Amino acid sequence: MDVRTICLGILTRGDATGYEIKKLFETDGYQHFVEASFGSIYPALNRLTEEGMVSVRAEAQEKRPDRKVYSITPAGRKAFVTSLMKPLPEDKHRSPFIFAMLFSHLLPPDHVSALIDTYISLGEAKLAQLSAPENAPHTAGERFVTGYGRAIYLSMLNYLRIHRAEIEHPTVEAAE
Amino acid sequence: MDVRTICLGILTRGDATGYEIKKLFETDGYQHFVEASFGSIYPALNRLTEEGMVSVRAEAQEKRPDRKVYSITPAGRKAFVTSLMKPLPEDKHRSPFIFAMLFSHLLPPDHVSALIDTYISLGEAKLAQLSAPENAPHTAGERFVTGYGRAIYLSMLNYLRIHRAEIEHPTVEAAE
DNA sequence: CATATATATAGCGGCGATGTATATCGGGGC
DNA sequence: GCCCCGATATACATCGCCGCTATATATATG
Repeated sequence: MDVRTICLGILTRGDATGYEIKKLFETDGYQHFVEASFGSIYPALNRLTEEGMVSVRAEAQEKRPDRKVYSITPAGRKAFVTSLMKPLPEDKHRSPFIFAMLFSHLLPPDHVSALIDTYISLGEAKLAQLSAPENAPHTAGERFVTGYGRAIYLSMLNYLRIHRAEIEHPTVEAAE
Repeated sequence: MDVRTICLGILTRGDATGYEIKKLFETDGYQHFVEASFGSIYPALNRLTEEGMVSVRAEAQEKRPDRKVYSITPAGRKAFVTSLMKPLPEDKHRSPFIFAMLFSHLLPPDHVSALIDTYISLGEAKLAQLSAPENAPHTAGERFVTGYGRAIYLSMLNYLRIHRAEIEHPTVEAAE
């Protein structure tokens, strides 16, 4: 799922500047499953403009850099739907924490416990954010995705709480 | 979590060639939360060799390219543990499927259903792989991680089955 | 003829860090 | 009570590095 497609998707929701597109990843409900940085958003918007997928209008502001407000064009809308109709790239879960847990036997027990505590706190924070009223979903899609995020964080936290002892206090039998 | 650290971690389990390291991501239980491609593994091993973190021995084979078997050095072991003691990078979930569901209202209803069916099948396959006897975990760490993967895929599948109707047949109330 | 073993690189896409400007807001100092 | 400063926010942009994808090479096996 390249950044150009992600930008097109966001622009189907309404016009936005590059800065606002980036903000959406941080504040809206769908922040947990897609992301992009300025370093890829700005070049993507430039290329989309060249290709006629989006149009730009510069809004001058007093004593501030111009806002470059992007709008999706009919061609862009069509290209976006087409790209969703093609086989989607597979999901990617990358978890340095889980990787570290594979090597918990090489780490001081205290540190393992601290890592788990930190990870649980992080998960709780994300869960709280997904449930926060100011991030309440507006559309059926957003509602579905927010619920999905909550379900996954809940089961993750639940598993960690139940099974953490298995790596914090490994038994002899477990080393078989 | 860079590829060099991942390679070091795998080599703490035993010597391996670049090819074998790549295989581990596909066959072992921890394939769901870390990955790396040849295009990053081989350069990483070269650099680790230069830095003295790993050592290589070439095993000549008849009529085949030499196997380059890598072993972790004491310095590599130390560097690996040190890197696990530093703050770990955050998890990344990237899900093009979930992103597409945010725009289900732009897609033909049949296609939305097909996407969900495909995604459920994929999840079931991964779950089956995690439970397969040939991928049975050997250590406490592997057992913990395998169980974690199963818990997440189960809750994911469960959520999709219960809530898919919300985007397949959106109600008027849901569009409020 | 596809698949497996085994190594390697070129090209491209994307992330993280950094840089440039300006405005606003809250708190500390006087 | 007022002023300044630092932190934060708005807004755009680029560079270097990392890592993925695709491709190439070579051989053996089923």
